[in-house]
Amino acid sequence: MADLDTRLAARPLYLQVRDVLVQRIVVGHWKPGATLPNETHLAQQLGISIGTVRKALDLMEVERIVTRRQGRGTFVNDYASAETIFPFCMFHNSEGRRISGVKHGRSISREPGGAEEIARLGLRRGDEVIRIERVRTHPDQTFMTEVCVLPAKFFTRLPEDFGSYRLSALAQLNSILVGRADERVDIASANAQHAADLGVTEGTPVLRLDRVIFSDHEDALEWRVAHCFMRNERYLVRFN
Amino acid sequence: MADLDTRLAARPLYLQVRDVLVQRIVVGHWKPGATLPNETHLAQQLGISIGTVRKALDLMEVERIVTRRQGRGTFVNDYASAETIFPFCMFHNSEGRRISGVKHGRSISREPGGAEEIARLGLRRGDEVIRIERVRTHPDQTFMTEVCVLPAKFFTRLPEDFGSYRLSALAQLNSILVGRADERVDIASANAQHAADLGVTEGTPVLRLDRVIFSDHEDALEWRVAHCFMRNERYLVRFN
DNA sequence: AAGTGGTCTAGACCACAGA
DNA sequence: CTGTGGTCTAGACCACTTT
Repeated sequence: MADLDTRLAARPLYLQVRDVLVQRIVVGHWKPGATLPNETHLAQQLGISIGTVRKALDLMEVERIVTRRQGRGTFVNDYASAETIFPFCMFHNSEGRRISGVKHGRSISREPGGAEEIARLGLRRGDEVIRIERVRTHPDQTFMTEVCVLPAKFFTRLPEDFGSYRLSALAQLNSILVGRADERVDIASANAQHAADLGVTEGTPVLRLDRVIFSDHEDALEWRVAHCFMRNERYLVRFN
Repeated sequence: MADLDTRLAARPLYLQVRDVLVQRIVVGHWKPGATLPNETHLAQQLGISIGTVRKALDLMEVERIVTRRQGRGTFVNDYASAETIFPFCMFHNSEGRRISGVKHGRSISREPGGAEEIARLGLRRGDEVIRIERVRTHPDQTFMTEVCVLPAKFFTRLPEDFGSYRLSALAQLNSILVGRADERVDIASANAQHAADLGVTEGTPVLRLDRVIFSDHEDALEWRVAHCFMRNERYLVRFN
């Protein structure tokens, strides 16, 4: 049983198993794309029944942490190379194909967060944030300009081309699991900056997407406010 | 084993069980709010293992067809009295509380669908549709005006206060299970009708929500185009 | 043929709700 | 106390993938 259990634990065994396996992935024991040991092996290793291992792995598949393929194995998802995150909230082109556009970094800064940033991200006064302004282009025209604010404490590792990061990949790099996101949708009036970015006149009504992404522990990871002017693009949401 | 199985069936046993149980609910053998027989009873009745019954019931809970409560039982969800459908796509007030507004029917008609309606709903030329125009008010002001188009063939039973129907309840009444929905979000310019409904001037930019709801068999159940002018309301979407 | 995850079984015990 | 769903076990066999 190793370090699991001690019976009468408040948490069911299969959830403890899930936590142990997730931890091993998060710390890099099993890296993105890697194959996990098979169910029998894991069960023997942990000294538990194969059914319990299965339940933990099935849960992890629902959480999009691993992918299981009959006859092949169980694989750690790689968010750096896959569009696995939030697959139900996307821009599409007029043929219905998903697009994410080309991200183009405009400015990056790091400083103590402002009052609203502190509030939206659940930080403390004085906490530092990383602030990024960037635009998205498709195919040749800018359809979205966004300001992203991230708590600096969660993101100690930053890739080189930081301006074009994808949060799912950035979180993976920093051993964080993405949980959920809340997005508020409304209409705003383009200011001078938006107008210049989007190629419209100031005052043009644009779609505003105000989104906060949370980790699996409910820590806010990113507050993003995007302004969009859609020509050939469509913003689609899928509910299940 | 009754009418199940015959071994070598392409479909796994627990899915066949799920289908049988869903069918019993849909035809009214177990009505909304009713308690299902316990797992042991169902297993004996169907001549299968309790584990297989559990897997079917767990699936049905994920599909939001039943609710399971330890120590109490398994209950058929009642979509007429619960806000169980699409809980992640809602209007909220400024305090973050969910609101659906008061629905106010404006007109109802039934006639052969137009070309675009036929296309969006996947119907055949000549198929009849039910067309409803209505507005939503909260608390005293209209924030949304919508046109809903439903294929007449799916909805033979209609409640009295049809103008204020909720699709989940209407589907339940007609033995249909709601599956998913696709919604397109963009900005439109208020026409004379929208302007009058929403209390704005013609040409005011409004949020347009163009949504198609599908059944669990991927039949289109409703095409709705809504135009919204939000004062105190907020349109929130949650992703997982 | 060998190895993987997927299905199915049969039973034990636990945690919770209600009488 | 009784009955419910929740957890856990141990093992058999199936379906799929790769060697």
